[in-house]
Amino acid sequence: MQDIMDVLKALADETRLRALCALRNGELCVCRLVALLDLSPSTVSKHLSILRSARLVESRKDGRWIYYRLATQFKSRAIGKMLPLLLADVADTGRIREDKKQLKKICNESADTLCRRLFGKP
Amino acid sequence: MQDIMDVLKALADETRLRALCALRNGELCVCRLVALLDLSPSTVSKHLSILRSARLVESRKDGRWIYYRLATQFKSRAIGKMLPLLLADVADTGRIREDKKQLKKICNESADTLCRRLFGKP
DNA sequence: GCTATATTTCGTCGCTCAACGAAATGACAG
DNA sequence: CTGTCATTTCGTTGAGCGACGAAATATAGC
Repeated sequence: MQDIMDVLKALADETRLRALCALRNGELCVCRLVALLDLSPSTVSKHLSILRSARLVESRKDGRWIYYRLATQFKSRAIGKMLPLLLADVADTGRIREDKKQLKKICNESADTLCRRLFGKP
Repeated sequence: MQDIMDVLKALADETRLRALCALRNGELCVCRLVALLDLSPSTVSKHLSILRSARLVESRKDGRWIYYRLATQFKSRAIGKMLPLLLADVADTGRIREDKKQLKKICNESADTLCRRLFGKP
């Protein structure tokens, strides 16, 4: 029961749903998610750790960057069936469509210049 | 998006999940849910109103009693597909199995005597 | 070894929400 | 119509959570 509750609580937040939707097209490093969600890095990191605890996302480290992707194995069979249904449903909303446009721009920029823009001193 | 968020937030609470599972076998009046969940009537009523706002349950009035049942039409197609999967999954947990046993006892008692036991003065 | 940079951890603040009891509502029984 | 009883509404309280900035951690390049 606790496992399922962790998943449901993780899903019950708009920011985390947006992050999950963004990951549907493939892995993203944290800085791109920060740019997309327009929140402080620490806040985004916390959201990702909640999604990770619920085993909805996985991460891999590559040099200075950490890439997050949707998980492929879940805490229960039902979650694996529910998640694509849910994300497809959510993806069909104005907010996520905007995110998709925004994400294209963000992915055109290299991670380097993106981070410089996000954290760099003027 | 708000519709889906309402549903997910409604699902992200163990008490409400227990209530939904209890309703899988058919409608129940509030007093039986109060007995099952072992919470104050006002608290249970609030939970039910949240489930109702999310259109996960419907209610009908019959005399002094109000019966709640699982909804059959949902805010989105995906929710209708997800909910049975989720509830079947949740039903396979110790907590809900206990609830099922308890619910049998509660349903053997008539609503009248049950309410008298719950609210009656000694 | 330094320094710069990407991400996480920690501490704090404000807000949401679940719980309760008391009071209000609505329906039946006499 | 009056009292009783099932349910909801209201107001309050305490716990959990999302936001941030500052500090800590870890990696790359010089």
